[in-house]
Amino acid sequence: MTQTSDTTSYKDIKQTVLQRIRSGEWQPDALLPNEQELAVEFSCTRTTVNRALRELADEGFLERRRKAGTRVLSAPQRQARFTIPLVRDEIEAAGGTYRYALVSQETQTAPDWLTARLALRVDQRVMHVRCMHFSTNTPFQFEDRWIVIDSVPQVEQADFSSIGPNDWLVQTVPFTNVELTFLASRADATLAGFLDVSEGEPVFTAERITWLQGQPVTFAKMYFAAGYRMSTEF
Amino acid sequence: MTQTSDTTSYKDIKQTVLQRIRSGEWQPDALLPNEQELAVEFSCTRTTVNRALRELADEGFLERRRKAGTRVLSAPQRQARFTIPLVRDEIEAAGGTYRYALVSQETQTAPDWLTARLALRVDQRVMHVRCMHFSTNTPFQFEDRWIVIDSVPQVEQADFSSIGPNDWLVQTVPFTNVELTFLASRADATLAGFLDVSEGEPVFTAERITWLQGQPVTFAKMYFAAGYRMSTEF
DNA sequence: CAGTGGTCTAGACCACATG
DNA sequence: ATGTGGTCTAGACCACTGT
Repeated sequence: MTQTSDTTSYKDIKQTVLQRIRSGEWQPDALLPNEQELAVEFSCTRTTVNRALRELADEGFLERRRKAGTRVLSAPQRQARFTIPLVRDEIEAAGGTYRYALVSQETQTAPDWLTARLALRVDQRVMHVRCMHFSTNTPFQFEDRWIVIDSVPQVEQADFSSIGPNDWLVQTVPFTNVELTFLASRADATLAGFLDVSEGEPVFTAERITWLQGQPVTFAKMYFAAGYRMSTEF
Repeated sequence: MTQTSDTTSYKDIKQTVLQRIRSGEWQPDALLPNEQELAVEFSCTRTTVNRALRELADEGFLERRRKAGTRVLSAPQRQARFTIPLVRDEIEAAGGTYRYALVSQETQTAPDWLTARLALRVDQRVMHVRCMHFSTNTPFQFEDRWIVIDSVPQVEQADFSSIGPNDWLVQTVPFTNVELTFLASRADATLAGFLDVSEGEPVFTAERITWLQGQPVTFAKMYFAAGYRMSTEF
C-alpha cells in the first residue's frame, strides 16, 4: 500500500512492528518471533526482516541479543537526536538576518582551569576568542572560545574579525569528536551587557569540547540570549 | 585486522572512509567514487559498501543522492544523541540513593496556557501532579506535570504517593511521540524552596510533551537542582 | 536518457550467548 | 550443543534525478 508495488519492504515491517507494540499486542519485555518466522509471516527474506528489526533496535524500541532473541524494551530508551545547527543557519531558519562581530582575539597561556579541563600540558598556549552572534541586530549568542595552538597551529595566522571561529574550525579541522553539555548559568555584569539582559538573569549555556584523534582542539562556551529554547522531537 | 577473519566488513569501510575525511584526502564537498568502484577497491560487494555509506550518511558525515552520488558534507551535520534517562537511573548511576516524594495530586480543568500548548478542547480536565526526586536526600529534581484525563482515563484511579507519574505512564502508555525542550529558567520562591537554592537562581529546566498517536498525553516541566549538566558525546 | 543509490532475494557462514 | 542474530555474496530490478 505504501509504494507502487506490493512487495513487503523493511519500512512496512517497521510500521507493523511499531503498531503491534503500540496496540499492546507485543507488551514490554515480550519476546518477538525470530527473524526466520517473521520472514515467513511477511513473505520476505530474513535479510529484510533483519534490517527492519535492526533499525528499530537502533532507534531504541527493541533489544536484540544472539540466541536470546528480540524483545520489546520495557523502558523504551528513546533517544533524542539534537542536530546542533550552526548559529548562522539557526538564525536564518528563524527568519532573522545573521550578523557576526568579533569582541577580542589574543593568544595566551592556558588558564589553569582550562589546562585541567582539556588535560593540557602546563603552560600550553591557546588562542582566546570572544565574539557575538546577532539576529537582525538583536543579541543572540555570546561565544567564549579557546583553541589549542599545538593542535591547530594555523590558528596563529587566523583572523577572526570577519569569520567566526567555529566556521573557521569547521573548514580547517575536518573531523572531530565532540563532548556537548547544556546547563543554566547566571549572567555576570559582562555577559549581561553583551546579551542585553539584567545581571543575575538565567542564561541557557552550551559547552562544547572538541577533540581530533585524542588531541584537544577547542573549548567553547556559548551563552544564549533570554528566552532561548533548545528543542527536539522523537 | 579488526576481526579474526580477513574479509572486508562494512565497519572497516566506515573506518577507512572516516580516515580519508579526517586526513583531508576527501575534502568537504568532494564527490566519492560510486558504490561499484568502491566495491572493487575494497574487494567486496556493492551491498557492503552501501551499508557503510548509508550509515555514515545517517550519522551526518555524508550526503547521498541518486544520480548525483555521495559527497562529504561541508558542514558535518553531527547529531547529538541524548539518551534521556529515567530520573531514578540517572541518580543511581551517579551513586546516589533515589527517593521519591509526592507533593500534590489533584484533578482540575486545564489552565488556559496548557489548553493552548497541547491543543486541548476548552474545559478539558487534567490531573495535576507535583513531586520531588531526591538523590540521597538532596533535592535533585522538581517535577510539575499535567496528564490529560481523556487520553489516559485510568489516571483518575492512579495513586502517585509511592510511584512517580513518569514511571506510571511508562507502564501504562507503551509508546509515544515526544517533544523535548531544554531551557534556563529562574527560581521563584516556591521552586527555590523545593530545590534548596536562592530565589532568582538559574535553574536548568526540561519540558516534555508526550503524544500518543496524535493525542496529547502529558506535559511535564522538570526543574533540576543547582549545578545540573546534561551531557553527551558524539 | 542514463547514472547513481535504494532495496530485495536466496543462500551461506559465522559469532555469540544461553541452556 | 544449539538457536539466534550479524554479516557477506552475487545478482537483480527499480526509483529518482541531473544532464
